[in-house]
Amino acid sequence: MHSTSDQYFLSREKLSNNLQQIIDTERYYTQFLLDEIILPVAEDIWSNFTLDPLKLLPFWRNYPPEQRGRGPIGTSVPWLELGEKTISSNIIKALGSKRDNITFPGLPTGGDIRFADKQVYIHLDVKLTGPNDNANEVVVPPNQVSGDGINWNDGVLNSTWPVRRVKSGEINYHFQPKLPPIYILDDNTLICLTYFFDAIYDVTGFGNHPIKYFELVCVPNGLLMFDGPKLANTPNLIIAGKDDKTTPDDAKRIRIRLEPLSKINNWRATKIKKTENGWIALHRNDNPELFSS
Amino acid sequence: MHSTSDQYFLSREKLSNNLQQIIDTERYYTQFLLDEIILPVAEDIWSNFTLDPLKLLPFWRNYPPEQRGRGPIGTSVPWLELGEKTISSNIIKALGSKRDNITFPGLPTGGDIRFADKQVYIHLDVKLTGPNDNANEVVVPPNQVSGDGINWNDGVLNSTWPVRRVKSGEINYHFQPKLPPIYILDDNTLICLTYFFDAIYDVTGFGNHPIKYFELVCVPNGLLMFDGPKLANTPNLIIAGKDDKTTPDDAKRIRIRLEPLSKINNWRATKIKKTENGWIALHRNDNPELFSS
DNA sequence: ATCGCCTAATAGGCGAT
DNA sequence: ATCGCCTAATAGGCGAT
Repeated sequence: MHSTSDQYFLSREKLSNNLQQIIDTERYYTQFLLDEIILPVAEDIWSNFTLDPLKLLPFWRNYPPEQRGRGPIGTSVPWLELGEKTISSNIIKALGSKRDNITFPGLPTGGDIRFADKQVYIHLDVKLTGPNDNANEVVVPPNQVSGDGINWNDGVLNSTWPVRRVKSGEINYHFQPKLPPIYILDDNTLICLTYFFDAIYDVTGFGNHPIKYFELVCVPNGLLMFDGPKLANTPNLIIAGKDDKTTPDDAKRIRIRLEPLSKINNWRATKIKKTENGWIALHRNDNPELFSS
Repeated sequence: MHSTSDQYFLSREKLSNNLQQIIDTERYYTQFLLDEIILPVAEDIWSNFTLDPLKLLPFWRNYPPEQRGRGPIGTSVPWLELGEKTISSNIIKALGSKRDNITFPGLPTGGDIRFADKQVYIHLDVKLTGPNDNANEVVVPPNQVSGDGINWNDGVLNSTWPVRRVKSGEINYHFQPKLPPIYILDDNTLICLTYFFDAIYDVTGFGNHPIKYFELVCVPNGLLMFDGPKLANTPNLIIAGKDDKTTPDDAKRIRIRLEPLSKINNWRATKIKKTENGWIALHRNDNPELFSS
């Protein structure tokens, strides 16, 4: 008879001593997501995202969502909800049809798309990036990244991580990852994997938001990021997020920069792009000039 | 050569003269959703919603979402996101596997789950109702209900509808439906159907939020509700929503009461409940005493 | 390039009457 | 039973420097 905390620390210890297993798992599921899920549905997503809202324009143009934020210039319509729905619906549909062992165990917070098999619990968050924003980073809240899970108090506790100002090197605030590095469910140890699916789009007119490309990002598990090799120390990988000063530190986001990330492992940032010959996936550092824009 | 507006008004006119076709379509898709989608996945949703978060409790209990609103009493954890994810993932997966002609045309606003075939565009919004809230109504924002689509100004325009105070009969505010009664996509006329999938749950401890039952609600299309028969006039069907006075009228929600609704057609409100013999679906007025609580 | 200012839309728990 | 008070979490557009 052993408690959940015993089981947890046993599993955590085993993985800590075999970090390559985590990396291999992250790489395997990245490939799975690319080959079996994203590339097969990319054309549908593209069409649902780029073409359909234009065809349907007269049926929503008088009641569009309002622009928000500090200095709206009025040209773009908030495309977040459209992007989230078209992308996650197509991905979930594909997940269901490609694998019969995918389940959706409930958690009160996490990424937009959450699913598990017997090896992993995956959080995949959908991000949208318009022409005025930076496509070389993802802005990540505490609930979408796993921590070191170093302590236990009726449950997993993560260390915080100091986010420094690039210029001065001063600590700006302490980031609090809120996902555990692993889950234990029905006696299976599930590695927590965190992905981001970014849709980079242009705005060429009212309701006309063509996709430029997608990017799949795999952020290292907490045991790699904030423990052991402490990849979070990679220069320029993590910088301050978009929150203002009134946001409590433990709710503040971080920016994860994709160039440093893709240098840790080139498969951690993969662009998915439409070509004359169909959709292709290219790791950032395999062919940088193709995406020089 | 005809414009979209010509096509729109032609289709609208045809349906206005054959309202039974709308009702039949609503009824058909209600049955489809119940028999082919919801009943087959009800057990999975129940398990993802009720059991898994308890099994996973140590992996989120130190970082739960905060309670919100006016007078939080602290017992319940916000269960909305968990409910939305577990329910919509399972439903989308089932939709993909049961029908091969389902697509997800992008719209910038609408229900949580949006999909289309060649006959209908369906908005299905997931609602959560805890023990301190009223399970006999759904609170519906303008983006989740269709209007009469009576006018055109580069696109469909809907009339507003006066919401009266029950006691005084005075007009409280004017509700602005924002979905069109029909869409035209690739020359197909798609009737806009609006559904609500309500999960009614109990709170029996921290993280313990067992499902009591689900309810599928079909709100009549705008041509039935706000035009022609003007079902919105049904006594006590529509009352004020939950917004405060600072909310602009055209963003205010309404409450749609389920007893009056189910008297319009008994299949418009259907409870889905777990029994010893599996999951059953029962229209509200078929067997009221079974759900006397 | 860094970093944070700033707000629309969402939702339902729960109180007041 | 009616109805509205009230706030956490989400997200990215865009400005300031």
